[in-house]
Amino acid sequence: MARYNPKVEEPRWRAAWREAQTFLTRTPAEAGGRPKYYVLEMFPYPSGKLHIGHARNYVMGDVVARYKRAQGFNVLHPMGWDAFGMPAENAAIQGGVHPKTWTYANIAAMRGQLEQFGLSIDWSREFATCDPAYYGQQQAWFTRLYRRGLVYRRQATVNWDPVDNTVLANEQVIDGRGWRSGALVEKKKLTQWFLRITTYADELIDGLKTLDRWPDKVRLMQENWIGRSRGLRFTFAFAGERPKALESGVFDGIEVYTTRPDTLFGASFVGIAADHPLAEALGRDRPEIAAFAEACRRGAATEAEIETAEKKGLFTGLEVVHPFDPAIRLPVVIANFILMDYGTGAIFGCPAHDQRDLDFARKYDLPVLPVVLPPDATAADFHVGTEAYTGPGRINNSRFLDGLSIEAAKAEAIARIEAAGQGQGSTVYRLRDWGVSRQRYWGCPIPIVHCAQCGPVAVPDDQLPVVLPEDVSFDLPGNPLAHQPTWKLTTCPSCGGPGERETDTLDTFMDSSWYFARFTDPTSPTPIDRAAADYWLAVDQYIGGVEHAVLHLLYARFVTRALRDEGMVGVDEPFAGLFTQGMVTHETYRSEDGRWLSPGEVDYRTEGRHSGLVEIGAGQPVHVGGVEKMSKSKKNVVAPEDIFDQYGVDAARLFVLSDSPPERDVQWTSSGVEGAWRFVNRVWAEVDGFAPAAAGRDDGQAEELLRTTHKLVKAATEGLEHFRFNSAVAQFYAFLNILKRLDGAQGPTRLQALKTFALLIAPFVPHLAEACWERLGGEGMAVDQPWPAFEPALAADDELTLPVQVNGKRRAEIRAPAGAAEDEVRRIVLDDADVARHLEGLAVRKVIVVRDRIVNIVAA
RNA sequence: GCGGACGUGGCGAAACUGGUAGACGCGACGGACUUAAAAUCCGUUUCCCCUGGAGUGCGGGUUCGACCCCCGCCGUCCGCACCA
Repeated sequence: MARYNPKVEEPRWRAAWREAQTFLTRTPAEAGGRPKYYVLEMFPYPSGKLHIGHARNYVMGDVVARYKRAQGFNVLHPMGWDAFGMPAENAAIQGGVHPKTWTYANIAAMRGQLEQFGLSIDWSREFATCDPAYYGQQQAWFTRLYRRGLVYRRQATVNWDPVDNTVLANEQVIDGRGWRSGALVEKKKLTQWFLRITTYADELIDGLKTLDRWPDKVRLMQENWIGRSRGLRFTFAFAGERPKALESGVFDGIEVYTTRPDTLFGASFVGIAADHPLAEALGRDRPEIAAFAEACRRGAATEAEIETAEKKGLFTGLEVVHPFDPAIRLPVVIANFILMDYGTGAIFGCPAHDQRDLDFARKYDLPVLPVVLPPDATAADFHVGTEAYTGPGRINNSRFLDGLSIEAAKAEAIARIEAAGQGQGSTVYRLRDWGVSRQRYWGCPIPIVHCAQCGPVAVPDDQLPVVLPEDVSFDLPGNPLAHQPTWKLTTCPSCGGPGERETDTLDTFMDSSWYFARFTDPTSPTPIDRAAADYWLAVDQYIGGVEHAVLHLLYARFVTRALRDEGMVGVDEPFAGLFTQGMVTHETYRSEDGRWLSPGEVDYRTEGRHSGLVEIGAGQPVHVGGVEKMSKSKKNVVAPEDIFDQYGVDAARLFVLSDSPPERDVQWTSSGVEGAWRFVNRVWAEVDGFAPAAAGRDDGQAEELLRTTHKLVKAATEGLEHFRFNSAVAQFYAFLNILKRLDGAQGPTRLQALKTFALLIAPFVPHLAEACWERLGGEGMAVDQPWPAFEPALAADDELTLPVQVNGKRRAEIRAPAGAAEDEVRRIVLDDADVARHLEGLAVRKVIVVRDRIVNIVAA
């Protein structure tokens, strides 16, 4: 009996699949009537090396793809590279390698690694987003959106990453820092290209309801990110004479936005943001206003200050009149807690029912008039102290609104304002338009030519792609494209005069916002082949990290809708099913002097002066740190090659799928992989030891083996259907234990059981499955066999063991025929000696029989 | 502050819609094989005052029966954060 040798078997089966073109996608015609299934994992950035953490993502997708394939689906399972981005450019700056060279070299290396994983990928559809053939098509649809008005250019205050020297979208700023560089983001005013994602804000929220195979968590995060709120937008008219600065007539009043029009009678002031145009206008001849505004801007720059920020304001001396009563006048104040980029950048302050307004009012001694009475309070005894009241209640102190519910009062207030022509009910979103300009080289060039005569002109399709020039220098800071001497200068596609190319490139999230559609026909001369897209989209199962909940996943949903409105795709949503998988973590190690150590530099020692973990070579003890996501900086990474070399691909695949539920992190341990490796060998030993030629006869255990096998079919299928890979793996282990125990059955039943088992484990450990299938004399390859069918009748037990409870406590067990009627079970239970012992001295009040499950006797 | 998720042995976890809590794996312990070790195989492994009792973060409740449902706490993690 030979030990299973993955070094021989695994490459052998990968070659066999390749040769048979097993994973080549079938066209709809070739697929016959088989339904399609599109499985996709978020494609990788080609950083250079894969670690075992990446593996989990692709292996999960592979399990799904192989399972669906066996079930008879026509599967699309492609792979590509999210290949534009900063690291390539940084490598060029630091190492003098051209980003293109660096990127394609990395892709080659990583493709080789990925192929080793034994993934059922159709490599014929591979592309990288930095291929001109890909980004040229991206430019083509970009110009279509431009003509449609979904792309525009404007000056805006943007997030500036001082380390990457580029602008970031709001979604790419995490806790005030760049999502990739980690640098504190600064505010800058720049002219930038934007995509009008806000046009789709409603659709993007409402569409979430249709995504019933998405995690609730992600849907909620998107909903909160888009942040829809309904309220009223209206204008306060100035009271009295307007100051000189405002004589230009631009300011007819101050437009505010509120979600609480019901509290209008509680207003004490009107506040505007420091960078509100009105504040800027006033600041022009009043230095104290300009100085205050400047102080606010500085203060708002850092996250920590916002945290504790004291409410500060500067009274302008202006007054406005209340919309419901011209006799009521409110002071206009510039306040540091009002954001210019939400709503209108101006509010009315109602201190009694908004905490910020209350803090402000207390500080500046403004009136606090409660206008909402809590349900159990009376006007006489209700006061607002230091806490604003935001709960339910009835309107009070509000003339015609008195007595109304909050909801009714909101409606009434809106109706009156609208009737008076002072404003209207409106919906406001937290979502901003997507800033897609990046001042970097290694990205998709924005296909626009700036012409002195015609302004910005989209490059026509027949002049696409606008290819990135390769002769650029990375010696100067800033955007290499801006310093490139020749590429930038061109002719205007519209008038033929001199023109200059836009030197900003597109956010790499643009590249990943439609790649799934391109995979449906990666060679199409148009961005998307409509027929192919109609057949394959939406992606049936998308798999990736939760970190993209409001980045990539939101952008892709938006772009899909924009392309739909261009008639380029027929779906609203790109991803029908989404699974967010957990990461692979590992312990971290540090040396005595604080250096991070990789797992390979650490060993366990029981002898000598230091027992426990020591640093190999130095012999010094090692400090074991927290279990963390694998990262280069902490050196807690495990290289796939090392694992494959020692245990094979299948053991590694099995381990990352076992132990923890897929959505949770799994901790990589060497003992864990060894466990998986043991399993691989035990499976092989069972199969190899049962040589079909020498097969004996079934004995009395055969029936149990048959039942066990069919129970496993059920358990494995359910595990796969519900993304409970860890449970499925556990069932495989359990089956193996039972198989060992039932060593009496050595006939056809065992052969059938082993063959079924080989097919069930195939999505998880595909190489081993093939080796087993072959050894068992199976026809063709395991990968081409249909998924074993579950037959309930064959899994059913004839007799069951039922627990018996007395007053809710488990006291005994009985044996009863499966499906036995209540009367019969009751008779068996009451005849049972053990049960009788526990019932001594008690009168049976009630016997509850749950069929095939449990019996509970209530006695007193 | 707002929103959400989670809390089960020494560890990772399982338990379908309320029905035998701890499947499966890791670790540990004991045994077999071996001159020895590794590997492999077999067994034990929730805890305790062990013919029994307790037990799914804590305190209550509903139920014949609760890890699961309800109320109130505590803790951990995640997202958003002066969003009017």
